[in-house]
Amino acid sequence: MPELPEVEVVRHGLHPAVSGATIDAVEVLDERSLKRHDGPAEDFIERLTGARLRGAVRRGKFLWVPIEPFASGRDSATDAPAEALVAHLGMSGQVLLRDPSAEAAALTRIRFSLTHPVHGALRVDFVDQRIFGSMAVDALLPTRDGAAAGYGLPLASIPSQVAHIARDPLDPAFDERAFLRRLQGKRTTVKRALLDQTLVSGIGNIYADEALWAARVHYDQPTETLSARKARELLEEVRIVLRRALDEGGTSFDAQYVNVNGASGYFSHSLRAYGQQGKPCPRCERPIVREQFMNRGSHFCPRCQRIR
DNA sequence: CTTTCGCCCTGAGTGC
DNA sequence: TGCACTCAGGGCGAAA
Repeated sequence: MPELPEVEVVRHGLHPAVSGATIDAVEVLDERSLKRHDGPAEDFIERLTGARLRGAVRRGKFLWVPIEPFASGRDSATDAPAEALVAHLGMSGQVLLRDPSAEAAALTRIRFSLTHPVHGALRVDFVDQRIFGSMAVDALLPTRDGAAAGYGLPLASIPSQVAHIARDPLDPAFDERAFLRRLQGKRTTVKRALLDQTLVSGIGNIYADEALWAARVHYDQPTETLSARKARELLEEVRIVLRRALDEGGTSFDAQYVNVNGASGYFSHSLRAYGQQGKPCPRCERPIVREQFMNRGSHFCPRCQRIR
């Protein structure tokens, strides 16, 4: 459920807390939350304990924290990080920045004890009810295009397990022409394409439905029948929807408590289609319909959004 | 190679 | 009150 705007809220809150901080201790309470990590929990803990962190970066729905290279005897200031702590929130993941004395939240899977040069002792809890999310320590590889890998730090290196994820449509290095060309060449339907993170990242079920509604496109429209003009319009509506959610997320952000959680964090007051089944379409008043599609709900206006 | 499908997972909510 | 059942769906590996 956390999509680009929600993950960015987490990144934004995590960034100042981890920049320059050192990990003193790692506690893995549930090893299932390490399914992305290549190795046992002991390896995860060993790689992170004593590590100094540089900041928080995001591409699409993936978040990572580059680890400063250990002093090599050479000029370490010019050394680029070789590894990062990677996080994906999955369906229900949260990253909670807590006071060290606070009690652990329910469903906490991984806990980090940090020392920050300015803020002092901090605790970061990874909470995840459904365990679709996970963390990992992963190698950083150079980006293919040489541009910054994501939003947050000007580092042109990306975790190996994120390398196949496309840039998101708000990324300055997002290649719009390549996206439109690949979209046109696909033999699938338009919502599937929007949810394909190797084509464009950051969009999940909620913002896909919202952007499709705004662009008046039916979710099951075959991509090859989508005009170039309509495809550009749809991409622009994706950007508008994501930016609006980012703005709203930014206003409710509390620096002491980084939280992404279900409906409350989902800017529900501004949703036009998602979860609005039975309610009148804000454009034409015809009731919004919900259909099963790809094992998830698709919400749309049967009058405004037709397959053509 | 491209596209689709099934699985992972569990607390909250609902109905009887 | 308590139990059984349903629901939410992102990403990935395997199948088609």
